[in-house]
Amino acid sequence: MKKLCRDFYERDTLEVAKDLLGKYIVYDNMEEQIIVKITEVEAYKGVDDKACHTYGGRRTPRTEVMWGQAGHAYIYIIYGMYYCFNIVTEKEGNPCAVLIRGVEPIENISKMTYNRYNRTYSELNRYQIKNFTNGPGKLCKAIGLDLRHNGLDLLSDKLYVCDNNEIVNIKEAKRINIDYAEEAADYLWRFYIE
DNA sequence: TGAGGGATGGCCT
DNA sequence: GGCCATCCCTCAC
Repeated sequence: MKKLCRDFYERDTLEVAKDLLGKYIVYDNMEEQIIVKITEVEAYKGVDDKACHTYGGRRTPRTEVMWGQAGHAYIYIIYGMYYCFNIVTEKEGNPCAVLIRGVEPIENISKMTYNRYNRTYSELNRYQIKNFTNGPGKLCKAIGLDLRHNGLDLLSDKLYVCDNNEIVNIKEAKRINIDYAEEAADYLWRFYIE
């Protein structure tokens, strides 16, 4: 598998979002590797996007990473209890990102079931399996991502994304839970596979 | 299988 | 002080 390079992330956010589908996120914490496949994403297109944290040019300690170089991890706390994992896109100074909304476990499922439920895979019920990593907060918990990883360069060896040359069938839809964003709430900037 | 509502705390004004 | 890029449990059906 080939690690994605800086050029991949420095493109138009909608293109990066779609191209991330089917790619593999690798998290290497020295002891073991966790690998997941990206199945659902949302694009947040910067200062003109009412749903984006940097809308209107907002630049705060939280959003600082988005203003930096593409290919870095933007991770923040949501609803006081969960984390969301985003990847910064576009040229530096154009603060956009792609939110990873859903993944599918590929390698080291046992570590992920432990992170998520403190159980082995065979101990999970059908509800837990169905809802394992199909949400931004859920996948962060399963992989083990939190604020320690905010700002991490995805060209590093700890956390990165790989191309496994998978062909995917891309579908599009409205983004979720951004009702406050007025007309931007209707943009079809959510992408998913199957 | 889906809707409804409570939990929960950092962030920003 | 209000908002929020969520999750999970409960309870009908």
